[in-house]
Amino acid sequence: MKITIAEVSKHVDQQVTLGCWLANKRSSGKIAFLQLRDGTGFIQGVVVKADVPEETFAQAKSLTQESSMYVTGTVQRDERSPFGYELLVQGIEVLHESVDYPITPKAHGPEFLMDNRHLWLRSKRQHAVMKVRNEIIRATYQFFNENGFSKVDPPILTGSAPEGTTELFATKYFDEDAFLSQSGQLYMEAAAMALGKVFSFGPTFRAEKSKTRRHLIEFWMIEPEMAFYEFEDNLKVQEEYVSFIVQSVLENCKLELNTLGRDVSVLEKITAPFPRITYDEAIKFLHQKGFDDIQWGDDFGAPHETAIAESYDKPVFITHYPTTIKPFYMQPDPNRDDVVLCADLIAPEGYGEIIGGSQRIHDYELLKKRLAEHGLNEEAYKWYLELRQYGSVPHSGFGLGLERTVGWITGVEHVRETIPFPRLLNRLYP
RNA sequence: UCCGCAGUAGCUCAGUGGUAGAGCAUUCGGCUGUUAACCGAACGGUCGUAGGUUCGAGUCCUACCUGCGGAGCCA
Repeated sequence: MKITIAEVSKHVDQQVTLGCWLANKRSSGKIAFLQLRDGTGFIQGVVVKADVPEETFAQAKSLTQESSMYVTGTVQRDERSPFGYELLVQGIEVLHESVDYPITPKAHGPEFLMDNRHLWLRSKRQHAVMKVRNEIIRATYQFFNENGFSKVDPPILTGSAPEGTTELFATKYFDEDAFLSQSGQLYMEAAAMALGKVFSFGPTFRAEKSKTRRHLIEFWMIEPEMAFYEFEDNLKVQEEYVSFIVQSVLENCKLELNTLGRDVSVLEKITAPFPRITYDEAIKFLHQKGFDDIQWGDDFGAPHETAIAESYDKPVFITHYPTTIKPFYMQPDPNRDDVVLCADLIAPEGYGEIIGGSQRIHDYELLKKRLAEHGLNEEAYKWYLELRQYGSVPHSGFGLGLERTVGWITGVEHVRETIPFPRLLNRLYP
């Protein structure tokens, strides 16, 4: 009977066949241990010389790393296995013999591993990260669907060049200039006026020469947008959503978190509500901490964000930033117009900003004024302004960076390991 | 774009101005419970590129290339 490794617990003491690859092998004169993987999991196959035909034992000893095969054997419970089960092998049918597999069981450098990303994905650690990424995506759909949101897909090719073209990838749309999307937000605002509560999940592109462990050129963003939601409502959705995905990973990815060596007690604390500090308080806090390189009106650098995040064991909202350092579309605080109704969510442990969000301007005249102040071409934003001419309502939204979130939850150092094929400053291969 | 570090065997690295080294991978041999298995042997080199200093450069100097880490910008 052909089964997967994920299903072995239902077939104890039965003879089964696994389609699998050889991850690694250890052998001695009378016994061989085959580390098998099939994408659903990892299991050890045990070949005992005395129990199998001579050819089968010789075959087991000569198997090469990453050869593909069908292995037939009996599933057994075994306390010595971290997975709980082993396969007592009776027969091996090699499908394809792998020769000189480049990724050996010993240490490798990042450049070599990135050059071999198409093969590196097969390793136990990378497999675990991809499974957690998948769980976060699955939980995202579940959360928004259960809370009355509709998924809407904004375009990836855009014609206008909203905020400065230097960070946009330019391409051609037949004879016209076009750009790859760096955010679906403006389109999601239009969708929210049609469907109420919406979310998107798609790739975004930033042609920035960023070279840090938190940056990718191409990354995936989840962008919800809600009609009739004001500043407070927005924060509530964010903390509930982030708590939900963390708790889903804790529940459904125990083996993967264990493989990654992640301290789950840190993640167990991630429950709503999250702490909040205003920009004003954050500046005061930083001055107390001895940061004299920042003044009211400056944006935070990475060291500032880390210092703030370190004083909490949950993600922290920094709210009410100065109007001057934020985009044109953010709604001013009704009590003072030098700050806006926005919040960034900073992850613990130095993973940086994972969410940026705000209440959006719904007043036609104010939005028009802000476009002019930012030197933006009103004609390009004609449709966006029209959203404020035909039944405008208060609305809010945010964007969550998937790879930074995966990085934080898995505890991996660099976002390049959180996406299957990362696009980095000097990497377009494989 | 700026600052710092690195480039030596397929991979990870050591190499103090004087004969090019180890572990892993691969091949062969040994081993009945291994967990990056272990033990023995064999195989494996244009020392990133170009120029310079020196009797002599993997080692010192200059430029360039590539990678890594960080900054800025952002998610």
